[in-house]
Amino acid sequence: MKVTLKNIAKKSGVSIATASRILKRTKTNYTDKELKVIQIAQNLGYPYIAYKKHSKKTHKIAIILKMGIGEFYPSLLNGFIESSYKSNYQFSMSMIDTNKKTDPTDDIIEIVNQYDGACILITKLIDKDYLKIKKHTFNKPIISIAPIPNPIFNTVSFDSYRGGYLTAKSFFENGYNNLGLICGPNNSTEANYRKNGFIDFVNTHKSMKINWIYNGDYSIESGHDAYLNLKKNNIKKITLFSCNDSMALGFMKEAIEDGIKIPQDLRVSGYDNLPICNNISPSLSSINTDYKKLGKQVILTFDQMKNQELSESILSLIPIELINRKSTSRK
Amino acid sequence: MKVTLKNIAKKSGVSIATASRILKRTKTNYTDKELKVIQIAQNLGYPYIAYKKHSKKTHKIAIILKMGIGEFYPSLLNGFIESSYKSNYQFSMSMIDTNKKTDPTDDIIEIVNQYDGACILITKLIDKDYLKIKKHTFNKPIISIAPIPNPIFNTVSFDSYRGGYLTAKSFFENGYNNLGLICGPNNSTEANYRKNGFIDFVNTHKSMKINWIYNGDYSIESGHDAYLNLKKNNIKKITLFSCNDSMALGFMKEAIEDGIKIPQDLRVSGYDNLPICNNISPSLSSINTDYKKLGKQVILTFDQMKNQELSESILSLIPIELINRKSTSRK
DNA sequence: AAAAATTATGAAAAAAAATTTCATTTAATT
DNA sequence: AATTAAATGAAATTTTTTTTCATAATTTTT
Repeated sequence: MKVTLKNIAKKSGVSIATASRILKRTKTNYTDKELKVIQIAQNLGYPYIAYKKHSKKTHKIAIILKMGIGEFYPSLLNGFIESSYKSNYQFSMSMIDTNKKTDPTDDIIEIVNQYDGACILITKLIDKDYLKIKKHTFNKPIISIAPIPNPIFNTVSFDSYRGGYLTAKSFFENGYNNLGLICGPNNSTEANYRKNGFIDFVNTHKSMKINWIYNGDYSIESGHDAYLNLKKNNIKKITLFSCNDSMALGFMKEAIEDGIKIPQDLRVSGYDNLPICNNISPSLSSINTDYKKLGKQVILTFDQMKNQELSESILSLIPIELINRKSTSRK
Repeated sequence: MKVTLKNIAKKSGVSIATASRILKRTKTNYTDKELKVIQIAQNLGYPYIAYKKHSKKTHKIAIILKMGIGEFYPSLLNGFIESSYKSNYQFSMSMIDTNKKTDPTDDIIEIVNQYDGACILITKLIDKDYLKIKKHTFNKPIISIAPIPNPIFNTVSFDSYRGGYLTAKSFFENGYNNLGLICGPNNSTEANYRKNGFIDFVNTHKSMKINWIYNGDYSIESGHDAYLNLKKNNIKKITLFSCNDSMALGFMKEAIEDGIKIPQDLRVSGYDNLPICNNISPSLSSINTDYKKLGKQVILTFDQMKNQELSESILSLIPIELINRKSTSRK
């Protein structure tokens, strides 16, 4: 039911005229009576409260992510918030449980409709889901930050292919030719890009060879399992590319506890450059993704979307960089 | 300026009557014309759009944190979201940059006013700040999840004193009597509770002695520095309580790279039980804080606040538990 | 302490906004 | 092509908000 001044006046014991006057005023000092009226108006959900209209952040954007733990999430949100300084954009983070029995798109739609736009990073979604979201959010500006093969929304993402490629290139330059690969979930387009970039470089260099591949799922546990598998196959003196840091960390823990010396016996490079990479021993080489750059491109893209009536869904790829650390050093 | 059907009708090229009809309808299938009207209404900020009123989540709560990186943030948000299943509460996370020159309370106030309530975890704030926030958010329900000595808001937090206490107790039971302490920032009440719980237990047990104290700031770097300081003082065979995991991790990295064996030469226990604790070598003993329990108590407290006109600010402390791992094992 | 000025208030009038009625047009069905 | 159903806009009606105006309460000035 619609909230009117009449409701507010009755509940707060003042006349309609007084309620009207209090709620349209924009001063910052309030008497107890005024405060009471404003609070009641707020609680009932009355829309026209003058003080509310002061925010400089005219674009409130939800960053919608799959529920999960790890350093990745705050790094991402941090980058976005840093990129939003002095802009009209305000970012906040919401998490979706994709393991519930209910359709996650319903949750996403509900969140998007509370904001002026959204950035979505849910790798599980397929074309149909994106179309449903688009429809039920009334063409609110939405940017995907997970690459999908056939993008429905504008997409801003990191150049994951290049990440895998650069890792292989660095291995080549160091003369590491006996190679292994710990893949991410194969239904994640991004994980596949990382893998493909690596494989494609290796395939164009005769001296290099991938002698072991393990299919992980981005979890630390699958990193553990990867090591056990490597050991079972009795593979030694190999240089590994793990498609994310978590798996690399899980792998390294298991290997170190088994007496393996890194990088002397075995070398590992990761992907994501989590803060922990630089704070374990040995430090972990990784692909650094600059979330501030990502956030800036997202804002640019939102601005572009305002001006265009209908647009093709553009894919913008942000460059990445390889950080070499001890886990892949020569000794 | 107030948005009316007149504005919307003009901009979308329909009559006022049609605009009215489209916007009060709640069906889910829309023609292009209907979509256009809804979108325009949305963009202009028209408040009465029927489809918007369907959400079950009637309490949209902002979790407001200090900007930062690390695993702590997603763990917290995850716990809150898990605790909100089947409730009327929806949590999302916003981050505040407390290092900017502008007053962080202004940013906080702006965010709180966008939501139905907020949980604030900003350790830098003082009484005056809390009072300002309270005033400018018109008594919206706010819960602090950082303990402050003289709470303005209802506070739900972990029993940090007990965390320090339990750590010392465990050391005692293991016969570890040569003790050290890496403190957190001394302007953080919570860090002080952790420390005090530890010290108070030690002081009531004659056999135990704290022989080295280092003042850190919760950062990984201060963990590095702590080790360098310990080494400079030529202290050996000590058992340490680090007031958070990050410092413990920084300490351990530096120690391991210096050839120290943990737990053989030196033992460390942390605080926060970050996921990484179990995924490094040696695994790190730590105090586990259950964010789902915290979230549940927060929801209970919000519900209580609805029913009471004015209340004293209650401090609820959630129990914690010590997880012993390899970093403090006997050998 | 009394008088004057200012401010706050509610009832009612006026204005504005939203909804409904009704006649007409457009689209769909027979 | 005829009939029925749905959609639309102008105008009427209803609802909501704002303003006017008289009065009461409060503050300031004398």
